[in-house]
Amino acid sequence: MISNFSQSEENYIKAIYHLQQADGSVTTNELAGMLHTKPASVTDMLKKLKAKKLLHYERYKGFHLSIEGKKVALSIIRRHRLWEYFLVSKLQFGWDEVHEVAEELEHVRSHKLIDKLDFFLNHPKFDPHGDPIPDNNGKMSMQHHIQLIELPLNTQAEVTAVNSQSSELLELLQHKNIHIGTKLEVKRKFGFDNSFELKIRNKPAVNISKQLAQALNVKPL
Amino acid sequence: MISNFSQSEENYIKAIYHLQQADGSVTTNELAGMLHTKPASVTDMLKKLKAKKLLHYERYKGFHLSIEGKKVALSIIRRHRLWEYFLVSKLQFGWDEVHEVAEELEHVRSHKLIDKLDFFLNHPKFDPHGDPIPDNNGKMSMQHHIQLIELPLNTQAEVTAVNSQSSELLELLQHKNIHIGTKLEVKRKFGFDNSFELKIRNKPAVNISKQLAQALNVKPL
DNA sequence: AATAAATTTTAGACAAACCTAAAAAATTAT
DNA sequence: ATAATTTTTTAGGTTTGTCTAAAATTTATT
Repeated sequence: MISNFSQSEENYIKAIYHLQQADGSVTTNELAGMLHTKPASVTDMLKKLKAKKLLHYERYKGFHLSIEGKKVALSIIRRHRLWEYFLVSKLQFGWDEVHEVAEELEHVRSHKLIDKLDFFLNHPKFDPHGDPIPDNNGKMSMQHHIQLIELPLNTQAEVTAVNSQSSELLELLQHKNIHIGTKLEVKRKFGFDNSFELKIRNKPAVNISKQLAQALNVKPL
Repeated sequence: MISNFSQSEENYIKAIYHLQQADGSVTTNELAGMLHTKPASVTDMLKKLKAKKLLHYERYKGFHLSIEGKKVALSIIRRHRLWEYFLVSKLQFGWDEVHEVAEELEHVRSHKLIDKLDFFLNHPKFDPHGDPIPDNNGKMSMQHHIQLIELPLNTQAEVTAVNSQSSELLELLQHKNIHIGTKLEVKRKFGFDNSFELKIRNKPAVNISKQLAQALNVKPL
């Protein structure tokens, strides 16, 4: 139960987890790309992780995490997202600045630290980007959110997440006064450029580009 | 200005700083002892740190940090003590539990993180053990504290620091209701066993052993 | 289906940080 | 002052995580 993995191993596990969310299975090149490392290095690490029974892997076939590996991944993601929440809500970081720092903080392994941090932050369920924070058992709250693009006209919805963490996105959202939690509805869709007209309560209508609408997730109310 | 040292290098620098506070200069064996490593490993690292101009060192003579090295040491100590303060004041850790965790957190290098943490904590001047926290320029507040043993009779003083971080000490202090900041005076000293009788305002007199008196630092008011 | 192209793995090296054993230098004791 | 002891350094290895270049395997193309 006292798992003890190197920083490097943890980074691989986390990356594999994220990649396999999409494809179900991961390839050597994909992983090398994500970690900015070479395929040969990935192969080396795969052997190690396989030996530790964290993943299912056969040479030249793809690979994916074992049950155990997934557990480890979720605990790393839990740490990462709790720290992001801390950085934004307590230390006043912008959500676009927290990723790298959280990337380091997540490797500080201490169950007690994470439990107490979670308590201090009052058991947040979502990180500042709207991604769910796994609980101690790896369970995550579901946010049945959809892309703003898919939201029907005149339907009340709440912004729950963003699909990018770029500071340009943050800048734009701040300018338009849209945040996680903002309640809005789509008034019109313009086919010509796929732009949208939004209405936020007590505020004048806002116009939003297709790109921006794609970057926003919402939860119908 | 963007110093970038490995975790290992930082641990050596910090250990050298602490050791040279006492002796002014440090020996290979001392340092190996402090870091639970072998003298040969120390020699290897000394060469590296010398090459980086962090210390003055000549084979077979002792060594001590350069000005630059001292700066680095102080910034590590700043990070360590700020995190300790955070863990105790915000996350409700006991002061006897924070050292190991802070030992890891201190290596997360981000100026912004530390500045914001310092702000969040309201620029604390002393850590939970009463040790001063260096500011951004390495300056530390002075606490002209003395050992409780040396405090004259009937002199008001405030507990400022403890000389040990053992949980036994914490347990005893909690039982006797003494904390950092407690105001007290010594009423009697018993030569037979060097025990003390203390008076804390609004409380009945307490008796304190020599060992405990030695572990407490106070600042006369 | 045979060949070309891309992917993945192996083989062999390297740097960091550690180790053990032996040599060198300094210190202490006779 | 010389010998014995201790301290420190050097020499040579090990492990982890990376790399490059070449070989093996799979996938795509003609």
